[in-house]
Amino acid sequence: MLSIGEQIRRFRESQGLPLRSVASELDIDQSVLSKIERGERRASKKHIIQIAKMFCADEKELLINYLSDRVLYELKDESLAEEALKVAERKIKYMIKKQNEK
Amino acid sequence: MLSIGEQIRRFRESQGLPLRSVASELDIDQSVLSKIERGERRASKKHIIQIAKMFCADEKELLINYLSDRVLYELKDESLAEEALKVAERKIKYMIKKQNEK
DNA sequence: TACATTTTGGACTGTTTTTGTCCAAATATA
DNA sequence: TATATTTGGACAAAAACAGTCCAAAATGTA
Repeated sequence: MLSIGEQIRRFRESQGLPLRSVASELDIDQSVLSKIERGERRASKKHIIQIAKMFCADEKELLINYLSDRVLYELKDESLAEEALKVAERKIKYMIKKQNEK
Repeated sequence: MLSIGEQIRRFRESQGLPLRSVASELDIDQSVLSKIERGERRASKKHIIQIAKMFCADEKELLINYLSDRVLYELKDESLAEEALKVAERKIKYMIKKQNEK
């Protein structure tokens, strides 16, 4: 159960790469990547896709991890977060169902 | 399965109130409330709490509806939205569990 | 220890998003 | 028709975001 940042850090360290080199491939400053890895800043979708390529990781899985972190960030101070997620799931299933019926 | 905006509109119309009067209580322009009701703009948490009071509605239920809409907005263009929500739920349950263990 | 490398923190900047005002056009109602 | 209400869009201020840059702190190594 890793955050997207932790996952990125594991990828990078498993190859023994410094922030500098990965950040340069992503075309951002190393300090920003450092912050992304520690959850202090958010990655962009484009970055996630590039990272998946760089480390031959499952892009879809990474994107899901990334998106779920964004959702949790949205709910971070909310005591009703869990209930809100359940309702969001019901709503999205309903939307998709309605979509398919057309 | 109403969006928070639709729910607000129902409350308002059930009392036969014009946008103007509700908006004024919320201290926003009527055009903004019109947009909130149609999902073109987001309400703030403070507004939701005020609305619950104004219409004697269940504040918690309203907040859950409001938060779930925010989450869906975050995921609106994402094909992996449903999967991301599932993972977000797993993560939050895990976080809450860890919290309780301390 | 000393030196080099890597990582982190913070000040700063430009851009985008959000949140609101204001007013006129469109719509609905008496 | 006149009056109310609702909607759309231009605009502006404020907040959030995404990045640069550089120095301090931490880590690794001779």
